Amino acid sequence: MTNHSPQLDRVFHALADPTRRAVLERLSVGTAAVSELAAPFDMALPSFLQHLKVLETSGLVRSWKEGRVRTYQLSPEPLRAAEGWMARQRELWERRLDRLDRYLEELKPAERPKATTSGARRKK
Amino acid sequence: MTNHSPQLDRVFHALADPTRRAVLERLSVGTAAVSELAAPFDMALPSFLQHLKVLETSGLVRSWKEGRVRTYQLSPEPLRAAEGWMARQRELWERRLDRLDRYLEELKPAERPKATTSGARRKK
DNA sequence: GCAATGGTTAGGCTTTGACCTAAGTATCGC
DNA sequence: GCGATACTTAGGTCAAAGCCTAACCATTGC
Repeated sequence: MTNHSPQLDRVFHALADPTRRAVLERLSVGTAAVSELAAPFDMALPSFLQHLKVLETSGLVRSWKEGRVRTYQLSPEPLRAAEGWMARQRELWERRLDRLDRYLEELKPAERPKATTSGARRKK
Repeated sequence: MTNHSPQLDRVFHALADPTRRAVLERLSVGTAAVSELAAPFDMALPSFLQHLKVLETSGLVRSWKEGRVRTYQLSPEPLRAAEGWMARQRELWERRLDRLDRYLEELKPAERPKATTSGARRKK
């Protein structure tokens, strides 16, 4: 409720686009230059560069330039952070839903009145 | 490169906003009604409802109405899907980066010419 | 029935995101 | 040096995202 992580915002936002996810998938095979990364996409280079910028700003990739070629490489830390958040959440959720299931199971033949906190059940 | 999953787009987009993540965190404690979820946020109700809609469209939550109260609940499948993508990626990345590290380690005193696919190294 | 409660819909505003074209700049190769 | 290569920068369009206010239902409680 309280802690806001711009880092997570950026990482999830970066992951929310298919082009960017595809770039990450390509990079998991090995480093690559801009034009090499851009090749599979039917998109003007400058548009594509924006995607690379989003990825780099999120921290998911790094890049360096040598001569006129800029090479991109993955950088896994931010992904680990995002994955951590998700894993933590999922665990909580599943634990909770398990408890709920067991609870509902117990009063199988009964009325199934309330879920837990405040909401009640029964579709209508 | 080839497969585009609108489902993943939506889930990651849903997760890219701090308000929405906070709602999910709240829901991992238990179901809750709209006004209860909205309470901690300094935001007009209709604006907040949009966030709930994004969450529901992504599949991360469900809701049902009883009388005039709408109750929200988590729905973990889509999160598991997103987590799956990330875990798969991370594994690839880390495996790759490990290989790279070992490789670079081997030619420690040497020149460190190329990374793997195409890009070369050396900061400048 | 009628006011209060709990959500919902409609519409408008502003910012951000995803694209594009056109015009640079900085190597590289001969 | 000079053309080709590999990005970069500038600026413009259009749609989507995030917020808001102002009505508008639908229950509930007295």
